[in-house]
Amino acid sequence: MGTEASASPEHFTKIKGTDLIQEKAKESDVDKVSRLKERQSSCGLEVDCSYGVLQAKIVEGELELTPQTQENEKHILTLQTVHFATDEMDHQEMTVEPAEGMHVMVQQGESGLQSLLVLQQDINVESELNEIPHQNLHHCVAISIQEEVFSLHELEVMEINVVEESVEISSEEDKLTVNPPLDENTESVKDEGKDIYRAEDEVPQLCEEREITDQKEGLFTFDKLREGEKEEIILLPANSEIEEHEDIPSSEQDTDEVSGTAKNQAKTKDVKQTFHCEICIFTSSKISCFNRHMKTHSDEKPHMCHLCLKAFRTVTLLRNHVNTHTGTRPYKCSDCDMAFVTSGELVRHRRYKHTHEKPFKCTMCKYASVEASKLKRHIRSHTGERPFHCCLCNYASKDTYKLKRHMRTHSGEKPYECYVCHARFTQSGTMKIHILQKHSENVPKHQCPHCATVIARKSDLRVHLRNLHSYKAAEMKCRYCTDVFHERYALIQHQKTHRNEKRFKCDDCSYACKQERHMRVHKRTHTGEKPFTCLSCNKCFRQKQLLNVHFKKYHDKNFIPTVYECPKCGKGFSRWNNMRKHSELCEVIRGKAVQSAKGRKTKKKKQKGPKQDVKEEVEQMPIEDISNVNIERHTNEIVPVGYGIATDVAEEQKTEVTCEMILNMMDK
DNA sequence: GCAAATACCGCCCTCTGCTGGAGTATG
DNA sequence: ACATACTCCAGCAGAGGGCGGTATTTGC
Repeated sequence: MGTEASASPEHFTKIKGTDLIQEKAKESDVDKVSRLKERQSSCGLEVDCSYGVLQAKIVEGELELTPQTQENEKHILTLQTVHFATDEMDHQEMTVEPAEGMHVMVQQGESGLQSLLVLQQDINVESELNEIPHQNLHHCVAISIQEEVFSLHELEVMEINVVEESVEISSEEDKLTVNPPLDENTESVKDEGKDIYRAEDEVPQLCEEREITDQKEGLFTFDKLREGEKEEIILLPANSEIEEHEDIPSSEQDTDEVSGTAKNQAKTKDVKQTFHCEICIFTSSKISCFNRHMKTHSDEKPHMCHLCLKAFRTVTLLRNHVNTHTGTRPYKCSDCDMAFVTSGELVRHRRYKHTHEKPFKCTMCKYASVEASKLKRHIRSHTGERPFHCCLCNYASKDTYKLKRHMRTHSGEKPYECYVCHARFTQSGTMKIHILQKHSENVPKHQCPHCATVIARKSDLRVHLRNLHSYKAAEMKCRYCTDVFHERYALIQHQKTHRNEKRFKCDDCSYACKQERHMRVHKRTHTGEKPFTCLSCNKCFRQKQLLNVHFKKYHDKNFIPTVYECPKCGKGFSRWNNMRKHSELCEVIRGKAVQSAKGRKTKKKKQKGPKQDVKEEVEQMPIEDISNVNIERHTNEIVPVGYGIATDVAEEQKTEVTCEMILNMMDK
């Protein structure tokens, strides 16, 4: 094999804090020594470990690692890269020995080793391996890879071999450890190198992030963790600054890498020291600030809430949290009664309510917001991005609330109830307008600006305006004349002007009527045409209903004509008008008062008796003046008022008919 | 160490506008 | 009686405001 790595501390000082590693190293001596091989020829990496061979390949842009291990083992792989100084690349192979006995051997590829990929493997506690008393739960592998690893998409297959070895630990080599021990293992590795591929412990969160947000064009994508599967591999692109290193000359880059920790940067007193965080882009010239920052990468949360047992990193955070329990709100707004737990909330409140300061401005429109998250949400209305997908239909929303609200359409949930009628609604706004419209007084109405229409809802007024007052490109013709309109309301108003208009005028006399068919009947009075002939006596008539009257009167034995009886003296008349005139002059009082109009109408329909002159009278009537005509619903017979043919017909069954109805009957 | 400032995520709300079914008026 | 047009009404979604809560950064 290659050269055993008595790699100098500088090689790996960026990986983690030295003291931490040393402490961790003492905690466990079980970790296996691993060795890495890079097989450029196979265009892949292969890790041989005590648990089997890990095979990594790129499938559809995703790195898929397949540890060929025993069943029931759950592996979480943490991949990290560590950059080497160029002069270190002389080593064809380096072995890095972690404190717990893990041996990491780094082999340089043909084109020179530039990075170290750290592969950390967590073993499921339920695995069979855990039955081995001294078996560490974490298995960490350091893999040497070239910069090409950053374009893993291009690799077809990577095979990663982890080889167990037992190597003595030296104090110097501890600093090179890439495999922290047991419990702190993952956390420590997280603190390592600036360019890192790592697997997080928070697997569900990662999966969620993957689904919800589009990852940056990372070199690794997450392989979704699924329950019940034997192998679970998570790869997380640590940051997006990898490309920067590709642009940086190796010498410069390595210089930066070396300055990755406070210890390294303290080497030279003459040079102004700068401390770079290797996990993020944080840089500080003060070691105190640097150390303080590094705590943010720690999961240590020593301050626990005594009420809910939630832990916090700082006392201030804990205090704020406890205040949420107690309701203590020390930050009070000077302009209103609001009070808040934190100063930030107060500042934000003041911006919303009082100062109206909106620092976050949209570059594509005039929108500005108090909060960055609101601007982010707003920008989705420009981009159309809809990251929140409904699992039951194709709907996708731009924010979580809309998706939650949408889900009610599937669940049928109606959480809002009208306090008056207990009707339920899916949205509060719907309920609010329901209460306003149904249960409130002085409900505001919406007056159409173009007509007298008043509409309860503004949205419906909009519909009204759209349907009736909007300009239509297509011409709408009046049904009565040749006028055309582009607005429906104007058309309707215009057509109403034709409603009582007697547009049809007789050329031979002053007669005028509304409908053409009425004029057609009238013309017969001038032409003498009588198209309706009695089949019994061959007598001819101009109108069909006159023929019907004639037939009943002279040829129907069952026909009983109406007789109008004077209410004062009882004298019978064939015409109601004649009876009325007589009645006004009649001095004989039979104890019956003159009836009301309605009463008269009722009365006359009950009267019986044939009247010979009715036929002639009706026959001479202009068609539009035949208003005193009844239609008997049982027989569909047209009966001029006064002919009351059926005394047993209920009043509601009789209807006053119009000329139009008569003509309709005639047409039949 | 503390606190202010800042950032982020989440939740809930309101306002707004469109849609389509139901009921009603009208021709 | 029927067709059509119109209004009423609830359902639904888009956009944005406001606040709760927590984490991180930064200055002192």
